[in-house]
Amino acid sequence: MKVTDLARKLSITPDSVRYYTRIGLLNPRKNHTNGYRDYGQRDQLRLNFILSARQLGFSIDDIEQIIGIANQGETPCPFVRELIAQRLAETEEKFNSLVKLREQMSLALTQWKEEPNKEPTADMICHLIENFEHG
Amino acid sequence: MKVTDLARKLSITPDSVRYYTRIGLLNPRKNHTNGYRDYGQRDQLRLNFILSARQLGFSIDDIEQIIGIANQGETPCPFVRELIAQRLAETEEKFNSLVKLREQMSLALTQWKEEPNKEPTADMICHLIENFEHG
DNA sequence: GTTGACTTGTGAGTTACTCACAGGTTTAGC
DNA sequence: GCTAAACCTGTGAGTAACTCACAAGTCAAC
Repeated sequence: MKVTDLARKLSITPDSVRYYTRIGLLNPRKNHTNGYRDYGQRDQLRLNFILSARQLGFSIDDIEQIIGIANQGETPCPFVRELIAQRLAETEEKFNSLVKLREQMSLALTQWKEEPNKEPTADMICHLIENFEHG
Repeated sequence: MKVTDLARKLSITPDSVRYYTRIGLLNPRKNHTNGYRDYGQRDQLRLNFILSARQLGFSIDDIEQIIGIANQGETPCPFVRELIAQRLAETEEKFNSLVKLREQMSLALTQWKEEPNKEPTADMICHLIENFEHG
């Protein structure tokens, strides 16, 4: 398979496939007659794994580590379990700050409906922002 | 004021103050006897504005544009109103994908409690990830 | 006068791609 | 057989908003 074929099969861009190849997560054979990469069944499975892991919130670095463990013949499952707990906790944190941000923003949007526009002064750029009463 | 003084006043790191200075959002005077930056009242107001805007989800680039408008003597308020509506919409989108991610992750955590660890094979790195039944 | 705690400007690292580029290859149509 | 379009290669750079590191200069306290 050429890069575009593999990309199409898994509904991603050829550039992403090239990226995973560049960083060594995919290891296609090289067609020596034309220099093209030749992706096989193994690469497709591997890419599928990568995409599943990404969907679950694992980072590229996580994925490299998981693969590294598996390559040594050990089960990566315990590591994967630990990791997802960590990543979930981080996601919860992000989630919480995003909730707060969203609240602030929509509060501002509401409050500002009652406010006029003002010209800037030496001490003030935008009174909306500067005088916003955050919760 | 020196960099650390200003940083301490607004509870951020000296490095952040240096960063805002480096990209031109702050313009301290230069003490020519020692080369140190000398931040004044104006810089403190400016930094306060920057931090307020960042808290409301504006990007550094947004802030530069807002300041640019104010520097031309025009009111940046209409622009600011448009911008926050846009940024809020983006935040909602991020929020929605984060909600989905969080669901997936905690679903995985739950499902995996029933699953054993497995050794990797030629076709499988981690069955937990590969066989995860996402919603 | 020495030590420790500052300061400067600048370069690089962070994440996971995405885009661009110069140059080589393949394919379809004529 | 020829040409143009559409592919492929490896690599460098761009993204956001800091954060860290470094070499070299300065200041404060003892």
